[in-house]
Amino acid sequence: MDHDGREGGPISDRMSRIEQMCVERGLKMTGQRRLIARVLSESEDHPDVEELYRRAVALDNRVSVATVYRTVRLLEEKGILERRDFGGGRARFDPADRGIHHHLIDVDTGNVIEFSDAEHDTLAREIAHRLGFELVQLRLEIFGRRR
Amino acid sequence: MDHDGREGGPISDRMSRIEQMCVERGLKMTGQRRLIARVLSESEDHPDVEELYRRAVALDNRVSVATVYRTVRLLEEKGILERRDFGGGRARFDPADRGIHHHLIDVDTGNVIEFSDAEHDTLAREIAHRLGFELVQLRLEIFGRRR
DNA sequence: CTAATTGCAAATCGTTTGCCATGTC
DNA sequence: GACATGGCAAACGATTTGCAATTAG
Repeated sequence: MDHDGREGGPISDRMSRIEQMCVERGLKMTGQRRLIARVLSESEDHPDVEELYRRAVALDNRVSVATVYRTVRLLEEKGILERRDFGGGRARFDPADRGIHHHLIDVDTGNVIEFSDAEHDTLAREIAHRLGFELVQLRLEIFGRRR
Repeated sequence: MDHDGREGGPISDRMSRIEQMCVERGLKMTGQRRLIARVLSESEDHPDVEELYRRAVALDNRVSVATVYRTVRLLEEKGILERRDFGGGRARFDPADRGIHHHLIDVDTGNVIEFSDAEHDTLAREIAHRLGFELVQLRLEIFGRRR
């Protein structure tokens, strides 16, 4: 039965997933933060700041890009977001509560396929340990050709 | 005219590894390109442009950063260098003729450790197969924190 | 009310580029 | 000599920041 930890109270009805995390970490919730949190919660991809800003403004134009930049950075520091770099010069963001996933790039078409593989992640963690490190982030890109 | 060819003999005495690759690809070899190629050949780490520039100037100050940027970009297009992104905002470079290896980046210091792991490569190949692809190239970057 | 947050525009940072001088093939 | 290449400084695109006005707690 997945009745997601909802019995706490009625607040969660209106609070987005990410907003909830913000509140848990004691962040002062302004209108723009709530907005950005909502946009993030509703996104299933890895938007960059420009894209987040676009989506946010579409819902409420009382935000500026600067605020999106500041918020995204704050949430990263709070461990709510993870900054990703898929190349292309802009940072992209990934809610930390999503699992680790990787990318397979079709070298012929340029298509990108997302996948995850627990066995791989475990192995990577082991490699890190072997080298004396605690795994913080993992980037695996497989370039392949359809067969 | 420069008298640098040693008839019959191994040119590689004077040419750096990277310079040789440049010549093979028909690049016009100027003094600054030769210099940068040498710096790259003698580097065992993954310097960024600023660092390459520093090392180059130390040997011969007749270079500018702009040229380092242009050269590094050119060599990348020619497949002599690979551009890497280890975070920190600056691109770092890796001669393409080094063996298959991956990177562990110390998130606190920015230090990069090279390693290879046959087990991992095998697993990656399997993952690619599982997704219907033939592995062409592999990029694994582990971001970790010393413990 | 107080301290944190926002918007705006100016400032940074890494990187690219236009223009003209210079050097290679 | 033709054409690629180098230097310089200005241009750029993404991100940050100073400051005054606004707002959450």
